[in-house]
Amino acid sequence: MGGGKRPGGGKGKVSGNPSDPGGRTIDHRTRKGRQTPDTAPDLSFLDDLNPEQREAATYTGGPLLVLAGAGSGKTRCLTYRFAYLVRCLGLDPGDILAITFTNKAAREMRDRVERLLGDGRLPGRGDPHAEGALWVSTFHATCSRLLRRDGERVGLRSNFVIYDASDQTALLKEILSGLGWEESRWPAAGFLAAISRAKDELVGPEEFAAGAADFREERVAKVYPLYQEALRRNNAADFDDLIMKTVILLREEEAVLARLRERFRHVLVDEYQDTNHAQYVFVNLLAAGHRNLCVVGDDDQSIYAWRGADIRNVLEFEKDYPDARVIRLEQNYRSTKTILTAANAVIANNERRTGKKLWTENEAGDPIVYYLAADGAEEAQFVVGEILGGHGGRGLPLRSFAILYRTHAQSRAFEDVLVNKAVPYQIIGGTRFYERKEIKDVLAYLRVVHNPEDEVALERALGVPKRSIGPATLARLRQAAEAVSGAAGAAGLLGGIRAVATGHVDPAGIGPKLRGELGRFVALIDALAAGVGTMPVTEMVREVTEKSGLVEVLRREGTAEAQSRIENIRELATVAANYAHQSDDPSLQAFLENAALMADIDVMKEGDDGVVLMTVHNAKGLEFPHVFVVGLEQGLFPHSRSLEEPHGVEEERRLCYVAMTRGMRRLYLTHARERTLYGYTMPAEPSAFLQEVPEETLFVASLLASRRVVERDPERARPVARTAPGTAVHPAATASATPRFSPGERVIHPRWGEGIIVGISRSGVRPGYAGNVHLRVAFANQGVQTIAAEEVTRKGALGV
DNA sequence: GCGTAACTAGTTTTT
DNA sequence: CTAGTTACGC
Repeated sequence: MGGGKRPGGGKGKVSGNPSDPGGRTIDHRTRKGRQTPDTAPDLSFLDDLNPEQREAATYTGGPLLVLAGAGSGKTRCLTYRFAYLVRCLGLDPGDILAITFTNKAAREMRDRVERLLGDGRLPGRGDPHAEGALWVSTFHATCSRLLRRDGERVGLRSNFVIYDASDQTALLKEILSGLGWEESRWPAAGFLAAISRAKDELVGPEEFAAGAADFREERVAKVYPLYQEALRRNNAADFDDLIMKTVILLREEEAVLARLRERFRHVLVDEYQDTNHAQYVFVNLLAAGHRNLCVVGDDDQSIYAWRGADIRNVLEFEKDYPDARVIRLEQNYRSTKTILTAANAVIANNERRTGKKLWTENEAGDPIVYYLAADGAEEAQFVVGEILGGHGGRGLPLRSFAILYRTHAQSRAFEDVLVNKAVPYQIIGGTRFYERKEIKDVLAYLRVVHNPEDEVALERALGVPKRSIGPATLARLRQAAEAVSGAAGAAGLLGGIRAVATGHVDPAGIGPKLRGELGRFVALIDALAAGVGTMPVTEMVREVTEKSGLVEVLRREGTAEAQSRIENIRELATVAANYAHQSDDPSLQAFLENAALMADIDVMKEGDDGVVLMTVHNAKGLEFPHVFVVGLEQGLFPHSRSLEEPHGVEEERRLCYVAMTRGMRRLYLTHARERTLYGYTMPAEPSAFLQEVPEETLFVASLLASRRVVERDPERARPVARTAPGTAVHPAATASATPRFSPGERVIHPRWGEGIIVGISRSGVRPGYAGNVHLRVAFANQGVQTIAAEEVTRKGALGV
């Protein structure tokens, strides 16, 4: 794609721009009173940037690839570039298309641009569809916005809805059962994954069918068009459709493409290494005219290959654009020298990379704290102990600590300890708020109100709370729908329900009681529909929760779980209120879209103090003073599934690199000797990545020495320096004072006699003091007791 | 059609 | 282990 034929675009030269070697042109239109500055623009704000950043922010000579290492001020660079284009080249902010990876990043960028430009310079407060509104958002939000306007041509009316994973599954299951295929033999998830992958590659149903190579693919080829058709009927798009349909639109509608190319004088893309083929084509289509494409990425941080991200988009940018300018940002402003040394050493083991080495002027800082725990629970205890030491002992805010893990399942052990010690925390991910059953139930009503064709939502809403509507009744309602649609045009399932409720149609098998129920249902929907545009969304949420009976049913249930569901529903009303308050567009449509496109990370609270827990994937783009990377074990991190894939381990290593480079001041790397997963406890090997961390950067804080890391050369595993006395176990204390115990060892207690150590933990750790060691010891007659290590002696020690 | 019991399977990462 | 699905009896 890419390479537009249009050379340079040129109309006139820009003078007074030192970093414009290409002599590129700015043929900006001047709109709405915004003028090209006649006097030399004030460039002093660029003084905040280092030379490379400055170059990246101001180069306008054509395609630009910025290889921005972790913590190299990438966001700052993009923001300044945006400001530069507006302030110095006189572009209208609405002429710039900026794409970020998450809504949070978009918001941040918007805020920062706003600050740089000063108040009132940015449009977009009010109607986001207005001319001149800002275009800073995610791929999905951008495409959605384009499709709302011009989607008719690809089968989407402007009130289309976005289906999430569970909606997709519900829809596909219906299709599968319609085909009579056994769900157990042909799970919906498999089809959805295949279809999603195809869409990432812009492969539509026909093309897929043509290329189907084996039995499985032929099955997919059969389902794919039916699925697309069903989406169209429901006036719905799934995540991948948002991108694919936009590309189709741009390819097929020249006028639309021309208009957008004309409009977006400059295109900026963040996290370019995580774009998939469809996104790549989208970006390059738009940029092909003016060729003012600036992409920013880091091949070492590409961690989304599993969802179609193609690292080649970065690696081959220079092939796509032979005249591309490449700028590397390698100075890191985030981490200590020690953290960077370790992270560089790990990532150096990857082969597929452009090759880049971060450096910093920051201090060497503390060594990396390495800890081997007895098991997952003890790992959590250590981590929380360290956090409490830093929080209580040194007054560090809790939110300066982040616990990063490979899989969500690992969060539980940490939550247990945090709850137990009453430490506030916030966990990002897991089941998202908007994907919770009760939330989706409420939203289903609102979705029907917004788009009556959304039958996935309609069926869901019909079923909650229970209204005695099963497959049989549903079939009858469908029949009724067909009966009326013959007479009065396409009425859809909702039309059928309305006909039955009003007695227009009276199918056998639907009694008066059910009819009344349906009447109330339709009345609720209609009342809400009448309020669209006037009634605030919060009000609608309240209406649904009260009139539908959802909350009533939960209240009668009376269990703790039901109670928490009610609270979640209440929270939804609050969320809606906040949304209306903050958003440019308080409409129902915008609210629903927001709910569909919202990522977990987007709702991270900045204000509250609390330890932050999340997966490494979620941590991308963030930084924390103190970072714990936990569960560094073979099979967990790197994950077992990755070991089978060709470039799997390299991606895991990048993930590890991302995790390590989140740390600003102190990094902890932990693993456990054994790990309990779905009920089974298994011995766990240390992660291969641990061995790639240079030993001289490590401080070993565990009672249990890791064979791999320590026994290799115990002397060198000692700390290099401790510039700031921290929360970790003090070297001197570990080295001398504490006799090392390990599970399985026999010990003697003065009163209870001989026992076996089954667990070890530590508390009260503070600088200069290793803390108290607690042992869990199984005694013959006392059962398992927790006792201070001082109370026992090792059997065989001291000649006993 | 609903509720309970029993069972199962599936467990990476997410816009 | 546990959440989510299925089978069965009412």
